[in-house]
Amino acid sequence: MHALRVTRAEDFPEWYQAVVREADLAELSPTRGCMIIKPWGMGLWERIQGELDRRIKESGHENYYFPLLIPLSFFAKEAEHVEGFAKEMAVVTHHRLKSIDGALKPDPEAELAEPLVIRPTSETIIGDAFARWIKSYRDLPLKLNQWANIMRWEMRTRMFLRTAEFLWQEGHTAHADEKDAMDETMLALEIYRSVAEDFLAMPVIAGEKPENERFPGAERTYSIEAMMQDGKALQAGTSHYLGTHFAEAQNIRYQNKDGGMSLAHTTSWGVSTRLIGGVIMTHGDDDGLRTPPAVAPRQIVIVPMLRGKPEDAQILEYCTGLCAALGAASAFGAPVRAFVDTKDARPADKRWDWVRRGAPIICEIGPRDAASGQVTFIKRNALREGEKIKSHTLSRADFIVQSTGLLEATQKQLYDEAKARLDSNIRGDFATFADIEKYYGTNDEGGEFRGWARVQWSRPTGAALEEVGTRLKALKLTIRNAPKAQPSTFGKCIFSGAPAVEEILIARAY
RNA sequence: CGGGGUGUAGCUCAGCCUGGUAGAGCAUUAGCUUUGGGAGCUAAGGGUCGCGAGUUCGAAUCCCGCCGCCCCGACCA
Repeated sequence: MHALRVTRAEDFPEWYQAVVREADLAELSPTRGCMIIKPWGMGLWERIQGELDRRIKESGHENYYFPLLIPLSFFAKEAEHVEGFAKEMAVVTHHRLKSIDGALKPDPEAELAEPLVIRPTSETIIGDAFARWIKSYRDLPLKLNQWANIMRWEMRTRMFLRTAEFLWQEGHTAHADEKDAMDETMLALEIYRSVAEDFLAMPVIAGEKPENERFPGAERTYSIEAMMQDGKALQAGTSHYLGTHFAEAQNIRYQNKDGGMSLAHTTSWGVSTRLIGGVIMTHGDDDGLRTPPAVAPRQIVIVPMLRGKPEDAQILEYCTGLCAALGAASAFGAPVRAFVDTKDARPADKRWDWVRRGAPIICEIGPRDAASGQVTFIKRNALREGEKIKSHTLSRADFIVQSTGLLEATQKQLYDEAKARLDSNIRGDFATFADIEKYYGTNDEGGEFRGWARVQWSRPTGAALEEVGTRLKALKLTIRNAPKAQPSTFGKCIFSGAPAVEEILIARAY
């Protein structure tokens, strides 16, 4: 008897929806495609924010805030950029409502002279500021970041993975030359890799996107790709070297040391609330989410087993004291986040609420524990032994001393588990495209697990690349990226038989 | 936007084919019992049956239109 009605094996998409709901992460809002993020989900995002914000600042960036609304004309400047986003922009056209025939409508007389676009990303409005702020090589590099909400009018939305409105961080920088900008692009990618792996316990493969998967307006796009438990890839973060495309379009120039004018080289990079979807599909199980301790808003939850009897007061006092003592311990370089759940609800129900949310350690303190100075607890990442819930007992003193180790070991176990799944499900033994077709092309109604393929190719461009894309699309596959770690010698291109120049990852993707 | 599914109580769903005053389980509330772990019994509260228009004496049920959600596709740094 699992805590969720649906198991991953039965129906992975349904299971995902169930975790989002049952772990109380978020729910759909009355606004189409937008979600209400609830405290446990928002707590995850706040932890991600805190960690990323620290690293972004440590690497020399400063936070700014640019407007939500961007003049429509700004998008007309970079041709590829507008083409990429035109189909999913929400546009503000009026500034006043009026009651017309009893219905509240935009006042026809209050139409804006120039429509405003709700930002789908901020390259254009930040580029405009760059053009004004950057005059001399002494102004470079200019490295900024902003935390913001974004709107993209998506055809099909999924909680956390693709919503019309989402929260993200977007870094934007300008540099004197390509080398400096490329160093920045790779620095951002490395921060994302590290946060995903070290903080979210979500192993990823960092690499460069092929030409046809680039950000509109980018010269080069890099991504980190994570493997979900259904074998699909999730693009969990991106970093773009924009070359001088936006500098040309928006006139971002500076006077160089020789007195001449040069175009700035810009970058942009971002991660979003989509990471939470990645955490769910990396660490979730049939009892709900398993939240990695480093990111868990509450790491140790204490459930007092109250029964409406005189000794309740004693149990509560014991729990409060335990909570305070745990708060004085530390894990991951910060005080342990412990919490006593005093909600007026049945203890067993509270236990299962925290199991579904995935609190890493859940203590259940009864009168006997309180009286004898013990702690009875369950470990969420290894909840069951067979079908049964596995419970542990330590003395209070031992539990407090070991809490750091328990949390850090849980983090490592979650990472190791996910890393083993990633490593063992990337196949590198496809000799021909026919082998790929045979593996991915068979009937997949049963939802059989298929991981990723690592193959070599000749990195075609233009029409030849499009043809590769079409062949892959027939199998519902896409090229994810060319991993940073490349072999020293190459064989033949799996698509054309020509000499290969690069190894790439192919997978189904979210 | 195209194809399929679906929408009935907070949740999961039955009822619809064959029209006749709205159901179950869980949850909620109250009482009693129970108490090392998702308790039992009894009782109660809770629904414009997604929205709108139609057929009919009568519509959750039949017809038409619209909307939301889920899946697949298209699309999607």
